[in-house]
Amino acid sequence: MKTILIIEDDKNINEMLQELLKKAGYTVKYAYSGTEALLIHNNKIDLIILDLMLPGKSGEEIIKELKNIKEVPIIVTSAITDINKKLDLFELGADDYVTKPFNNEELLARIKVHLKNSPNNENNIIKIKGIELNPKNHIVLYNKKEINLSKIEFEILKLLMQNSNQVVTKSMIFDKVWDTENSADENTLNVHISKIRNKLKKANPNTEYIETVWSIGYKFKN
Amino acid sequence: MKTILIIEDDKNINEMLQELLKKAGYTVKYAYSGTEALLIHNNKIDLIILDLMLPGKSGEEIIKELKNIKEVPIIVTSAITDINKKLDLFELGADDYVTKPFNNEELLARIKVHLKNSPNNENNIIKIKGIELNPKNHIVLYNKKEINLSKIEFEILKLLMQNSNQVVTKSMIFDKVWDTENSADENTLNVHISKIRNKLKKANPNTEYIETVWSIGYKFKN
DNA sequence: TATAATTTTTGATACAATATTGATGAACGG
DNA sequence: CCGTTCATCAATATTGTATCAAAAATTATA
Repeated sequence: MKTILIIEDDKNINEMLQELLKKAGYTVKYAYSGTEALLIHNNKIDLIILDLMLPGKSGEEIIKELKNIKEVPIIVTSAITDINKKLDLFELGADDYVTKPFNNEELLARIKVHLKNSPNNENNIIKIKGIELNPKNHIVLYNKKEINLSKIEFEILKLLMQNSNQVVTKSMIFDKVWDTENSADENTLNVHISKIRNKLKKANPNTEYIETVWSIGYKFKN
Repeated sequence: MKTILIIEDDKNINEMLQELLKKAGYTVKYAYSGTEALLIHNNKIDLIILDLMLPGKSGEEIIKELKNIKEVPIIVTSAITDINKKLDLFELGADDYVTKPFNNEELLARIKVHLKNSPNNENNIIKIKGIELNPKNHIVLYNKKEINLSKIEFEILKLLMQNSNQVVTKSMIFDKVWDTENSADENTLNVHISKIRNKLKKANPNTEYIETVWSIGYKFKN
């Protein structure tokens, strides 16, 4: 599930937002100041709701620093209707601007829009149909049990899972997994796929994960 | 450069928008009604600005039909501030809602946001009458459900959809899909067309997609 | 309406792409 | 220096797909 970071100094509004978002099924983190938010903001955050009138640093500064940590959609909420202020914020990278007081449902709708269109981070843990792949430490799990993959096998599976439900062409795999033009035989790839499939099947015999797309490539089914 | 379609019945506002967007460097198309817009909207459009108070069809209907032609960001502009109306529109797939009168610069900023995050940014997905073809990863969808095509079938359908509403001659298909001049029997193509039709019909029995143009070729109807 | 021309469909077959297995040697760690 | 793991490749098995021929259906045309 998606994680949303609330940055809002008004205690009442902050708590109201927490409840609203939790009810809507999101994981919620919250901060009461910009500086606090900078400490919390990490790879797990998918979207930020930022109130402008914060103690300490200005909203503009905060946006810049937040975007610097990780590129996620930022929805600014504010009582300010000054158009120049608004434009500055868009310029800095804000993705939406909602004037207070706002309607809760509208906020949820706007969150949905921006989450839908947001490109997801490559370093995130990917979990699909029980298979959990951690790009950072080269670990693949099923039911918390480790599936042992070789380096090449891991790279291929990562590529497939990062593009799940899309066809990953063979040439794409060769490009990403093997160095320069000294890439392997056609069949070498088939062998690796075969081995990955066997290991996944051993971990979970009931599910097909990797689909062959004839004469094009492979696809990790969602 | 990006192309934006303006749908607005008020002549003054329509022309003002045209000028604004041209100055900002966009290619502009415009329509004064929803039905007119449906005729204009095609694969070249990257974003739509839609006024709600249109003569004829309701804004809701228009959004649905526009999205069905091609999935692009839609920014709704309207004088209506009714929250339920707003929520309906988001539900239908609107990506933003700007209340009239709006600030020009803010509109430009919002356009920028939605163009940046649009998934079509990289992929030139073709969507016609519900059939969605992604040239990059060899996927064809109807109602988000995949239609499985072989390589040659895919190439033929791509060619037809890229030239939708135009006759694609048989020799053109042979040239593009088969390599050298040792291309296949006349009938081989017919067989492929037959198979494509069957698969499309299975996905959506109610619509004819590929039309035969006697003794010349085929046409993907728009 | 009859006939010719063209397209559609079906099924058989050959071919091409993929899967699998086992052998070989390189790389790695103890 | 030995044992283990791994990538690669070759040989074989398997499966998906393209193709063609022939028959059925449709459309044009005389």
